[in-house]
Amino acid sequence: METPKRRRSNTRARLLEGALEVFAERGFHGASVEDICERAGFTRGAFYSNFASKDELVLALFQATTDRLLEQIEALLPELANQPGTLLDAVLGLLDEAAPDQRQWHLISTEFTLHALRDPEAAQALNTQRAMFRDSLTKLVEQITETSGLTLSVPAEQFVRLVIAVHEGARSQSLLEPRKLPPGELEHTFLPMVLEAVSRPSR
Amino acid sequence: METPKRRRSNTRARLLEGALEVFAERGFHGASVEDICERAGFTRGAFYSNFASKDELVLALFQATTDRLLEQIEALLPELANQPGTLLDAVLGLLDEAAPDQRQWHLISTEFTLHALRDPEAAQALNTQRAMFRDSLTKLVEQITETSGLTLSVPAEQFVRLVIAVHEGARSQSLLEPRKLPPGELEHTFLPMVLEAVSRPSR
DNA sequence: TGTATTCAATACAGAACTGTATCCTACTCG
DNA sequence: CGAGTAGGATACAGTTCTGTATTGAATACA
Repeated sequence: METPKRRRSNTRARLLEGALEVFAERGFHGASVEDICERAGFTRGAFYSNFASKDELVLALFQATTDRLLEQIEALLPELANQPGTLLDAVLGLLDEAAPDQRQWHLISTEFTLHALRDPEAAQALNTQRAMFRDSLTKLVEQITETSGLTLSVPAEQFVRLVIAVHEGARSQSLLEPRKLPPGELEHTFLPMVLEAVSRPSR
Repeated sequence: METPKRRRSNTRARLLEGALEVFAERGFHGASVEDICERAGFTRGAFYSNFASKDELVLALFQATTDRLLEQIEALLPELANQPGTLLDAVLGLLDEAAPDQRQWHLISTEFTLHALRDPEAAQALNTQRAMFRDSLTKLVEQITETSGLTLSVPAEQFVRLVIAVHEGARSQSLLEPRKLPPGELEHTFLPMVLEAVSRPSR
């Protein structure tokens, strides 16, 4: 039961997984195809049997992580929207739990971002991914503000953009100074401040 | 009058400048030593006569840009502190005018950050630079809040960290979507909101 | 059971890059 | 004006990486 096309997609998955790790450690350009294969437990033969080039792998990897992320979010959304807690909890919950390994995720997504800033095609792909992510978060925010009687002083999407900016900026700082800034601390300090700034109980 | 050691430091400078451009275009790993030399109008002979390796160049480049940045800030500070305008104006002024070419600066500093996240030594260097930058900004904020009768609801340094996070996060977003988000627009939207969140007239 | 097919390993050719060693040129200075 | 030197170009050797072509093994199928 583990043989026909299953095998292929399995090695593909392992290659993608290996690529994720190696890219996080050395960056796109810094990681050779052989590094990736070695990490995945294959040789280059397997690689070129599954991907035409490293660029194609990068693209596939982006698609895969994107799909997985959106999937996780879909799963998380109803839970966060309906369950107890405040807007803050929900937003933090989505931002935090969407990325299992903070550090690796940040490295990879920064790498993608950098890549996108230099390549319009990649920018396009990344932007639609980010737009979907923003939409999810926006919907969540709208739902919760409605049910909890809050009013935002700016449009929800603008608010979400701000939240994302703060989150990413804070994460960058805390990863750079892990001793002084425990992971998540900055975010959890900043976001309440921001939230308080733009939301007030609707009368 | 342009000959003894002047020549050397001149080609060094040109190499650094070329490196800055090429790194911005292709990233550290993506840029070969030869690319850099070509950009600067030299061959590899000149390079290895001035630097031991690409790593050393990166370090020197970081130092050079760091020095230049701090120098500019020193020059800007008194002007911003004493002249008219609000806290917001001053902060925005410092953040905006410190980086002449937004895009290139962002690419390079992101690249540095990524590098630092993987190399503790680089992290050390980057962190002391960022600490100095934060200190400047913190002093500026403290001065202005005093003279303008504002009180921050959090320590000034914490406030500055938040401002930097917002600034970097916003810049990243606007560079990714230049059509939808004109440069600086997001920052200029977000920062007032943040500022309002944590500052109030001291009674 | 034997044949065909699929997937990955191995072997190989070519390109790119790095770093060194040598050479050339243009100043400097006696 | 001539010897010495510094800075940079050129040539070269070694390494690493990519991509292709061939081979081998395991499975599907007749």
